Amino acid sequence: MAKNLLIVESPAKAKTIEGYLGKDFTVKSSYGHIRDLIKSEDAIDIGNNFAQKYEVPADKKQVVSELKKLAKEAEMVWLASDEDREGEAISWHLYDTLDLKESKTKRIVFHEITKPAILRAIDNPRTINYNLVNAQQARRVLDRLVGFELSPVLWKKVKPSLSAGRVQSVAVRLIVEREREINKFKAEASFRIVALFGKGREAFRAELPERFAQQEQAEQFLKDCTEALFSIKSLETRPTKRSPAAPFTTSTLQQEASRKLGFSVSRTMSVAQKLYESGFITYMRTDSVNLSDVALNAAAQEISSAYGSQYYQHRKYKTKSANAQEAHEAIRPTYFNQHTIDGDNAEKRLYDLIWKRAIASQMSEAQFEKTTAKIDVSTRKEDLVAIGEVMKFDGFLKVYLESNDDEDDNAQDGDNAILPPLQVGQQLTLQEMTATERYSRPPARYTEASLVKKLEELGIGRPSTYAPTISTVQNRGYVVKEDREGKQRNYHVLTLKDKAIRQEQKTENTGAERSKLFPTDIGAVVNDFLIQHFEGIVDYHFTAGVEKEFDEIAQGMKEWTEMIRNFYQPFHQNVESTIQTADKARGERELGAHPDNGKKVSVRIGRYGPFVQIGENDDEEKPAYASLRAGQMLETITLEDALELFKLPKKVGVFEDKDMTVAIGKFGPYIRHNNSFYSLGKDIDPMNVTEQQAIVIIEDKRKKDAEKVIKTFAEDPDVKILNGRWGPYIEFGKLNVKIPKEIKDPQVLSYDECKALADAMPKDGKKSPGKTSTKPAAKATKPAAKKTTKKK
DNA sequence: CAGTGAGCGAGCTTCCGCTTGACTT
Repeated sequence: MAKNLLIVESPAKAKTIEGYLGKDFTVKSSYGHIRDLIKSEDAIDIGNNFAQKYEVPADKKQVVSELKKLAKEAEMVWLASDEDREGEAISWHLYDTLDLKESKTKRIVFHEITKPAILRAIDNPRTINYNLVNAQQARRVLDRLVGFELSPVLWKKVKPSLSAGRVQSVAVRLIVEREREINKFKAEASFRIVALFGKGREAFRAELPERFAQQEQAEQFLKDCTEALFSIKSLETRPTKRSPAAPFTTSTLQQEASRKLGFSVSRTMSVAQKLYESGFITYMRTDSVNLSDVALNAAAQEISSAYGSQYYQHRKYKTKSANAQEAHEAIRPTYFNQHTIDGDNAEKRLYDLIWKRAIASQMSEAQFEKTTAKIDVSTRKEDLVAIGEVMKFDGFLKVYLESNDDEDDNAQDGDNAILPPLQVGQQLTLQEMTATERYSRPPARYTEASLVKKLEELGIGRPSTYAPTISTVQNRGYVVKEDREGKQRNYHVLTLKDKAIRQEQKTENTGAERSKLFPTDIGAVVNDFLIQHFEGIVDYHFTAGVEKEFDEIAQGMKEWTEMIRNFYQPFHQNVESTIQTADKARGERELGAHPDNGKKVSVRIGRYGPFVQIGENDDEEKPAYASLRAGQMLETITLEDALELFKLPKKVGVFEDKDMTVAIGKFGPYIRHNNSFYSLGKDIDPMNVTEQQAIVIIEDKRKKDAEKVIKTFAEDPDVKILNGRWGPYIEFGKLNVKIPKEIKDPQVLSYDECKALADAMPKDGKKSPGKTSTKPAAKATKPAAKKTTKKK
């Protein structure tokens, strides 16, 4: 048995370090925190200086008992968790839980997994820093108190099972407020003037820096240009340069993988995790942009040998986020000389991104020569401007260019255009001039990645929680990630060519969104409730404020229980009084009176989601109800749209003795017939479907379904082999069974073989861990006879 | 992919941060 037991947080790290240390050391991992507050409400004893009750969760019991055994046998235990608040607390929990002795325990820290760094750490052990531990306890206790007192208020005042917390509630707030900014936004049109001069190779574009608010002004400008002379008024050439971005942190990796690879933040993290475990990259949950000396040398060498030493530039980056704890290096390839890796497509592409970004961060800047030509218009006082840019030296751009969030609506501005040789005084020939109507754009909706960026800027959340937080707000139903179709919008273009002005109207699609975060009604209602009653907690700067206090605790300048007491007293009082006095929040809004009968039309959130109600609850005649449709929100729906909802579902005719009704569901308009659903094509207006049209749609769908059938069985007409979107599958009654890849020709499968495959299917498809079982399970057993089992 | 929406009451839900797996698509 080894004399020394060294404990780190991550098993992959343990493996690497074990290789550095030889056989005197056993290196093990704690797999993160090994203890947490007990799950019940009495985890914190408020009256007793916020004393905490901890427990080892079930899934950590085995790790703890193994570590305990090894610790007992070892002569010395080295606690090597990360050097930050959480890491220090992990060391203390280990010390406490494993019953370690002070005389045979040492605490060490390092920021990079290199042999010299670790040997240096072992030569410089210290003891556990209890100030840092206290800061973590304050953080943990505060989050528990906020989360577990606020959430029950929501259960009472809004809806059961909701949640609120220091981090998630601000994330929701950002999205709700952004949506309102967008709703409030009024697009303003203006005209942009672009001129095209010269012919063929000599052709180049110039633009008027000013824009015209009125079409008449733009038209006047073109008129004035009809007979104008154009000449070069001035030429200015100056060098410009561009520098590379810092190597990746968790947040910048998520942003760039989202922009360049289209990954969700959780996808990025799981792919990165694989790369890390395979030893291809350093740790992926980090807020540091720092590279180790070993890494810097390796990068220098790789750049010089692959591109030449003129491409190398030593750079040191400083972190921008105030909240950074920098326990790790930046995310970088483990070996810079490994340009590509083995793995699946996603792993290869993400590695490529990481490699390029890290290499580029140590490369020289790109150099350009930017030429600005001002063009005199003889009939006007304004000048046109043409800009050309020529790259003189590519530098880091040889490998990597960071993209940005702004869509390039106004691209083709000619930033990278090349101007022909020009001289001051030179006369120019106008080929064409256009005045194009352009609209100002509302603020952009958040993507998962841009929300992470914003949270990081506000110092809210940590690298390990960005992805889970994004999932939480979606799982709670506060936020949805969706695509939305845009709307058609007209714009005008005036074109001056051959001394004549032509006017035309064009259309563009505007407001289309892909994978953007939208608030839901419940998200908006919860947000408004929290702002009304708990402004301090959902304030954007709340976290920054408490972080400052945590820092003071970490430096021994403040007592943690005192800080928590100062926070808790007013907070708890507020919770109590809110429970007493606040009204239930339902997001109710009156839309007006029904045009036919004057009844009140209102919207609010009900048990099954947002709905419209016509009439009052205590009216003699019962009110009429209708659910809102996808994309409609309580706070923006109009009276007209609300009344539309009552026109469907509508009977359109009879077919095979059964009614056909048309309605609009979550996936768009559909026809319902004999308990089956047939979606309506986009070109058919659901309000005006004829009986004939409906029958055609039903027969069409049946024909298409029949074409998908590969094989049927005499034994049971409900069993079929079908061609699906992802390949052949067996429809076994209500169950869809995927056919394993090994079976090349599904045609040869017998009924018994199909039955065997169906029986082998896992019974329940639930993936969430255990908890969500009781209610849905009980519900599912009863009506299972009908057609319930629908895959998600 | 229907229909529903009042109120009662039991028993449940919930936080943030540190780690992986064990799952399905």
